[in-house]
Amino acid sequence: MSDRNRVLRLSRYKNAVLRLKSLNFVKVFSDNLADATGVTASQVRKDFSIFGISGNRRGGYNVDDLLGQLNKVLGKDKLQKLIIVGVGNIGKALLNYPGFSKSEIKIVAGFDIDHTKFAPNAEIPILPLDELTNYVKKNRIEIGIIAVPDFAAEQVFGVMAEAGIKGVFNFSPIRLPERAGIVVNNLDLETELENLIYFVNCGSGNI
Amino acid sequence: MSDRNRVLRLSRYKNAVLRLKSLNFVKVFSDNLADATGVTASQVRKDFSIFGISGNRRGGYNVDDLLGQLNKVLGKDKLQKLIIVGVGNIGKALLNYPGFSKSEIKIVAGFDIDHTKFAPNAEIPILPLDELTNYVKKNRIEIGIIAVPDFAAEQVFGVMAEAGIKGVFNFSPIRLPERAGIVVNNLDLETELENLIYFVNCGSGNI
DNA sequence: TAGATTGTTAATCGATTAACAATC
DNA sequence: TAGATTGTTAATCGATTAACAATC
Repeated sequence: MSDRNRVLRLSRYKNAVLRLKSLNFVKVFSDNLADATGVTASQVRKDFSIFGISGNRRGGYNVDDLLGQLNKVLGKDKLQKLIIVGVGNIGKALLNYPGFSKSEIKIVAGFDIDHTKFAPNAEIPILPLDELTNYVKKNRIEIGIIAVPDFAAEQVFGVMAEAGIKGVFNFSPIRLPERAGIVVNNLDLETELENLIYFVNCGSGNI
Repeated sequence: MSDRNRVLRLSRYKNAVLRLKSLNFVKVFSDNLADATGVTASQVRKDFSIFGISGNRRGGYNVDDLLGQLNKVLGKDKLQKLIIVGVGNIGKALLNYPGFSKSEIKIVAGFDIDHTKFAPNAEIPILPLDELTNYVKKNRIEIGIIAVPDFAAEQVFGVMAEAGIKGVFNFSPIRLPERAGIVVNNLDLETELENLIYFVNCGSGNI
């Protein structure tokens, strides 16, 4: 569980380094990154050491070098091809999400069961769900996004698992069953909002 | 930080209780909830005790009673009215998100600067950003969602803060500045995907 | 060299789990 | 009552922080 937090921090370090690079920084110190992300310098160095990311004693971290190491750990050294199932409101929003095109993340195809949504010749083709297995195997896709209504989520998860998908980003509020060899990241909007509401009402400070 | 996790678990207990209620359970034990959510029974009771949620020694927890207590902590005992700024892809998806209508969460208005999006007479009115302050004050809105492009996020945050918003759900990848009295929940899709990708490539098990 | 920063080890802090007394 | 489950206290575990030796 806290491995998750550690990797999330790594993404934030990466984003901070990108910002500093755009400010023409050539090297950064653990202290800079601590300030930029709101953690301690110890934490930064500890995180780096756990992922085998190293700098120069006395000389801090070379920005380009550090960025390379961070990107490698985060899988951003190569293009990550994803598919999405469910081309409704959320699905369409993700297909057009500008944040992905900038990074090494690309949704390469969408799947649905509604034939009015099919668009096999579009830039990002929308295909029948039946074709998912073939597509995934042929294109060696490892990661899938589930953006279907509740009642369809578990079935779609099964299809993905059978097709050989290794990681699932689940936007439905359904808790998917544990399945060997598949990592699931659940993103339940209602739960996230409940969290925010709690801290607005009762708690204090930032989450 | 781990308070966040504790509240997230509370939401999961609530969802589990709802499922068990739909199965006609009248009472549940900490052990049932532990199984349903994948934590220990000790954790369930500890979490409950920290939020002042109590059951009956020997008799477990009455489902309706427990649900009432959980809903109260999570602010689901009254309707939560939200506004959203940015009626693009993500914004539209959230306006139509079916998960909210079922729960006590309702987006009551959208704001944008693009006049082609205005729809003041729609069921959920889409209004000019200029009108946000008035609307928020008049309707005592506490929570706002930011679904605008990167470059506009910080400015919109400023407008919300001035208007008296207490909690912000931020879908932009921009890290908003700390501001006294405002809670921010950042949801950066790229970061979440990087996390998933990491565990697919290097790690193992579920996140 | 002297000074400064990393990388790592030890100390602290907090969260989770185990155990058990209270009690229905 | 006997048995079972809560609520809480104590023990454990793990993550964060502090300190410092290594070294550039």
